[in-house]
Amino acid sequence: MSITSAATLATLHRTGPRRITDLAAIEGVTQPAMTVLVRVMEESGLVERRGDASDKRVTLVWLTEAGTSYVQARRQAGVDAFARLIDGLTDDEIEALEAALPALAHLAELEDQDRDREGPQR
Amino acid sequence: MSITSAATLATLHRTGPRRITDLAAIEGVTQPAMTVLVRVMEESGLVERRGDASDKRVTLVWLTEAGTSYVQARRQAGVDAFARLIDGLTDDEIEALEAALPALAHLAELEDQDRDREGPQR
DNA sequence: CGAGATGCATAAAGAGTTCATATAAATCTT
DNA sequence: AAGATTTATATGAACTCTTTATGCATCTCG
Repeated sequence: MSITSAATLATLHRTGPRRITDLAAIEGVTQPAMTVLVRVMEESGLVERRGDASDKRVTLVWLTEAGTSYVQARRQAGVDAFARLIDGLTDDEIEALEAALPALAHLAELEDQDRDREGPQR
Repeated sequence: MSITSAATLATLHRTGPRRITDLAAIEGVTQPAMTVLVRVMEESGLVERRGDASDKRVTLVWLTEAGTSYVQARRQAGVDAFARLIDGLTDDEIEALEAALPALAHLAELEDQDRDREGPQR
């Protein structure tokens, strides 16, 4: 399972069914790359393709039950691993980290804006 | 320039000349991959190969002037980008982040230990 | 209705990787 | 000290994931 595959599944889980072109743009790969990737994930039973009634050119990609389970399991594993790490900190450290959460969120937001500004050029 | 290349240059800059096998282990790729990568970086003038007097099987990889400049420029660019991000925070947020630095360092250390325990098995 | 734009698929090619294996040099064994 | 084994690197084939170029079907707009 490639990184891009995992990210795409997570996007589908987070935002619902999507067309190929959207997924390619979101994950930062070309459309042909996403087409191939979706085919592989379909063969693995993680997603389904369905046509879009209002535009017959469009392929909508849906997460299957298996795909949903995969995303959830992976997410849970990540949460657990992170929780174990946090558990290794001292109480003071945990408190300091908690106090810094708004700053970290703000940093993430600022970086998103940065990417929006620089991304299209690259 | 691949991610592994950049990481390898940074390692050479941080720890000095290294043999191919060491670099492969540090960067988590196979030895043949590192051999190819070093050849490409040599052709780009970023590193030099030199034999090891005490063991004629060994190829020591040295950072060239150009390689050093590259690493420094890249590092500076990263530092600048991060500084710009930080500059977008409020004073309170910066203070909170500063207070959390020991916790973050501790987290990084714990994760290193995790990788040491799980890495060899995978 | 026709021209151009849009969405997806496919094929070819390139980058970066692993696995299997070869070669040379060092180290161990007896 | 000779032979056997291990170690360091190189090479070749194959695989994965990617991009570019391009084709086809469908939509949109004048």
